[in-house]
Amino acid sequence: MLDPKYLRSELEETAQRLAQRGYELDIATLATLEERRKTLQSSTQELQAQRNARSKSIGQAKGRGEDIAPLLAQVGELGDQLESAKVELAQLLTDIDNIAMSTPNLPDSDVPVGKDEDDNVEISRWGTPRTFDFEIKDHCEVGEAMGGIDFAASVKLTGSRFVVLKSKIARMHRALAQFMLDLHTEQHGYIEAYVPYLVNSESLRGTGQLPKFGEDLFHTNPANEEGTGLSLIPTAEVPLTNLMRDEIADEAQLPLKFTAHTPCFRSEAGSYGRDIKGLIRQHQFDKVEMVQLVKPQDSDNALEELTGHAEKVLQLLELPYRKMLLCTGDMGFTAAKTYDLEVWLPSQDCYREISSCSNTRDFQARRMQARFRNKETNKPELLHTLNGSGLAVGRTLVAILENNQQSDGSVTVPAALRQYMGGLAVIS
RNA sequence: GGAGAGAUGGCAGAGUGGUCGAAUGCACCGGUCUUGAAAACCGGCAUGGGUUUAUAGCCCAUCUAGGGUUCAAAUCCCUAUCUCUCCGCCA
Repeated sequence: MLDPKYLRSELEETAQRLAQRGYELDIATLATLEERRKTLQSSTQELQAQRNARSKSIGQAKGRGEDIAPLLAQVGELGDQLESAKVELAQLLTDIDNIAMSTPNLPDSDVPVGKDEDDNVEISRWGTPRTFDFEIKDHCEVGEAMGGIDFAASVKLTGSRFVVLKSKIARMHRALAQFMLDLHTEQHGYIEAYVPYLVNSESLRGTGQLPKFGEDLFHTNPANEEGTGLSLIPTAEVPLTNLMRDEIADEAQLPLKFTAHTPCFRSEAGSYGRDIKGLIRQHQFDKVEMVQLVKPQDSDNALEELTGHAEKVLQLLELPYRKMLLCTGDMGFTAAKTYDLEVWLPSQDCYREISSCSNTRDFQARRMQARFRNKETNKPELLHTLNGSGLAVGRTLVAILENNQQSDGSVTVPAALRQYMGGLAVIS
């Protein structure tokens, strides 16, 4: 959520910056609601003050043993006026809140203006895609050939966009998550967390999935209008970031850095037709997530650091990738600035997203009231929140199967992963 | 699943209809004392919002949440959520 005061005072400016990301802010409606709110809120509070004063004097008169009947008569119609003013104000505030909660974050000034992914800017590349002297297979062919990827089974059990992994490939999938968690906790200073996979709607509002993107999630019953049903997490960003919802951290505790390995569930409504084949786009996938909660002045550096942590995983696994700075039009709802890491996939002859690292500044923190106490002023201030994949486990598996495949159908295990696979150097 | 108890500020914990945004303690901040620190003592210290140049002042709201009773609710009533205890069940 944007700062309501800023939104109010800099309406035109805000609208312009939001237009860069393809979001049209309804200035006219907002201005009208705001004007009404201002007068109504003042008059309501004035009525409230009057009633409070009179009620108080009734109490005092009673205490002195005076007759309070005339005072009671006076206060009667005041109550009616107050009641109707309150009702109208509440509706108005709800309307304004709905707009505020559905408005995306402002892009940082150094984010390139653009329409879609074609306008993203490449920042750097690491590694060189291998040249193959044999006919390459995609990850499905590699995995199915060694009996480790079974889509027939998952279709029987559940349906499309799920997978069953077996034997060495299942083990590699598990090993990847272990490897990533160990790296982030032992080398990068993150606190490992085990978190619920079902969350309530308050958490989802906090990180920005609700109220706007409910259809991307799987909900449990009863998922009614009030959203009292629990929902499966689309990313561990939701539980990890919400750890600090309605909390005030000590400044000395900062930065807070959490990591977790969780499954992620996405209904991907409307995305049918994209990546139908294979492990790239699933309703359920595992991910190791990194979340940082930092002081505002530290969030620029934190985004670079956090992205570096994700890059480190790819480097240790020796997977070629490139780092992209997303343009205004391609960023997520909550992001002020986002780097995507894209890993090389030989079968597709292109780089594909494997990590997305974002600084949301105070956008999520304001929704969550996630704060810290400023040591100098002794006042609570909003934190800045950042999140990034480190990495998507399924897609990492895909990248290894494809980049490390051999002409005989086997796959070499990256050196960094071998200790997590009982020393195996090759799977076949 | 059954029975009972509870939810108050950063934390602990008083408060059962009016002068209560709320005693007290801890924590925290400032000061006195001290070579320095500790202790002791003195003072300060909730959050959100409105108005405003203002983190000044004034005003409104907030004692889990949502309804209700009342001129007036932390306090009375209803509902929900959560927590704890006991029983049952269970990995």
